Amino acid sequence: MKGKVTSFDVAQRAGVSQSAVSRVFSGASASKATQDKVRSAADALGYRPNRLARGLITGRSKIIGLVVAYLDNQFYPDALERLSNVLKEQGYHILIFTTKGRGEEVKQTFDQLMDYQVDGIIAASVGISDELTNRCAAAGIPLVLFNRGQRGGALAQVTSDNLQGAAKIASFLVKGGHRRIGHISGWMGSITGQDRAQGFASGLQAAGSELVHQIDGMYRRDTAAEAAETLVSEHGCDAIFVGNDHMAFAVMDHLRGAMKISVPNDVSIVGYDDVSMAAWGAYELTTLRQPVNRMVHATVDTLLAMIEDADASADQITIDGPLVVRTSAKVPKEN
Amino acid sequence: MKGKVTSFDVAQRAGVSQSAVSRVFSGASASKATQDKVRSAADALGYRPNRLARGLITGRSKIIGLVVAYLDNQFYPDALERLSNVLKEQGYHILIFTTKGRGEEVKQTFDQLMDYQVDGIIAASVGISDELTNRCAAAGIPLVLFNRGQRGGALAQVTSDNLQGAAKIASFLVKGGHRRIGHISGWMGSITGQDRAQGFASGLQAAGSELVHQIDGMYRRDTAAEAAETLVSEHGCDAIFVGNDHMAFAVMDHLRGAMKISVPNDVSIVGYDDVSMAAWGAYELTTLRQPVNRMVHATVDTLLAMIEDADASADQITIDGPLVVRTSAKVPKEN
DNA sequence: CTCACTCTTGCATAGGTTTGCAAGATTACC
DNA sequence: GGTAATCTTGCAAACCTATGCAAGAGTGAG
Repeated sequence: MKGKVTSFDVAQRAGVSQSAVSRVFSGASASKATQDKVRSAADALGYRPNRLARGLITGRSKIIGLVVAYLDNQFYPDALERLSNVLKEQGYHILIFTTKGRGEEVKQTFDQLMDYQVDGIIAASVGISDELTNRCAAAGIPLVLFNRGQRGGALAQVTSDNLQGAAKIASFLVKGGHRRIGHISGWMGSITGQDRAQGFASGLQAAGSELVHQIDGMYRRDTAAEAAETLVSEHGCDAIFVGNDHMAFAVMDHLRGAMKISVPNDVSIVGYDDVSMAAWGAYELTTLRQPVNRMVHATVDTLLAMIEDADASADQITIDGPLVVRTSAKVPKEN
Repeated sequence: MKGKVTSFDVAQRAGVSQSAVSRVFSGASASKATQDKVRSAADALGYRPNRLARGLITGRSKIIGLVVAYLDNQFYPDALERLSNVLKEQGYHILIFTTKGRGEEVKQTFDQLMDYQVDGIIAASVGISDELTNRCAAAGIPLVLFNRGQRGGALAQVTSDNLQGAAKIASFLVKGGHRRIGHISGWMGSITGQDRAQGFASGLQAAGSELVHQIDGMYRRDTAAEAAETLVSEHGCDAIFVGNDHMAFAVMDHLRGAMKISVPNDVSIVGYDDVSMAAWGAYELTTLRQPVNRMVHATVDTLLAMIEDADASADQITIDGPLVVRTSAKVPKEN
């Protein structure tokens, strides 16, 4: 009862060849009779096919590598859980890698991913160098970027419509009667950060206003809080669009706590993501919802398509999301 | 450049046998000369050993299965990230499974884990039936429970000292001058929930007080919020110990928001976990810290010990944590 | 009953690595 | 320089499954 039970063992017990049991479990053709014999023998012995061995010969490990940078931003655990569930339905499972680094560490991570012969990779908000994308392409491993774009790349990616979304926020804030509007951006080294900043600036212009000042929040709470203080104290901002909810919470904490400033009476705050915490009573954050479910499904769909068909086109999908109005920002009087 | 490059390819290029290249990559003995030849050939070809094949023959996949129930409770993403990092240092990686269910779903999850030939399993706060533990034992797969105990089991587990911790909280609240103290427990189907409840009750007695009322919060925000309302409105509680931070936030939101009750002036709230959010300005939650780092290291250490040595003893480790005093509960005047 | 045709099934090989074994190469020592 | 001891190295088997191939079993028609 110690050693693993193999397809050979159940073949022996069922009085058939090893190929027969393989065929039964891989869904190939087999007569009803052998099906039954094999199944009952397998049940008796507690046999289950060894995925490693199967992967070795089929060239499909049924493992998807997920590399994620910011697990403290609730958006990502949430996405992770949904990705896991959707992939599970398709018979895939997630090998997870976390990495803060941007350069060498990411490269090592990819090395390790490829060691495990993953069938595909999802990179959630992590920077991928051209060298890495080439390596993946050379190895024939599909890669899709989740919630992170790549300029002019032919890379598959799914993001929300950051320009459009940020523009919606701009329009909302202007209509809300704010005069001095600032922006704490996501890390400007990321396309996501850039796009939201750009969409916001042009949105303000389109609404006849302009951006007073912008500071890079680096996706970090402390940096964002500091930035908020600067925007309010030095630039007299009465509204701030913060590049994601995670930073927006820090901003609200800092304004209300250390600075004794009322949100939204003195300063309006708008975030981006609509993580579940945004609905919590302590924040009631007005924010642009990223439709996680649709993003996850789109990601899995394109990734699996690329796995099935090696030269499927690398889709670049952007998904539109609604502005969720709560109480952290003044609401325009009329529509 | 299409097909994978194998150890055989690099052997050919280096002018040695395939075994030679295997030996240099698996760290077995090899002369300096062949080491060099093999390494440079491998670099030129971009060779890396196939972990699936390696796992097939060594019987070690270097994969650890992690199954986790509550990813929306920040404690777990945090633990996940740390587990991932610590395991990575030891050459292991995490195949992740999320499951809400308690019965059949957990079983299927374990089936799938075993299909992947994981070297060990970490179950974070999920209920494991005896049947499953037996299956693991039969398959020779070590299992350790993280942040979740098991009554009278011989199972490896690492938890914080829930009885002691809850008792500390009891003492703190009594010293704080509270008269009517209630408890919103974690799910009473979990040992964790039971232990904290019990530790709290006996802690109150030891301090010359008693528990006014207790309600099962089920680890859910909505249930906890409802419970808080009952405790305050119907039982006149002036202090509540909430079974974990995740629920405590909901309680604070509900008291302050819907019920217009001041925390801590009217009601003191204490949580358990000390997730990073507990330090945020919106909550400043007084809570008992679970030392995640030490718990994670203990978990990995015991798990790896069990993997190395099949009949290593299944340690049951409980780790003590400090009470972190913030502002969500009245602080005793003197010491 | 025979023939042609389709289903099933077993044999044997492949997939990429590790490892015991034995032979060859090297070292050490006298 | 000779012998014993130690290193290196290649050969081949093993890990567990999937699958092409060919032979056998079954089916239907004439």
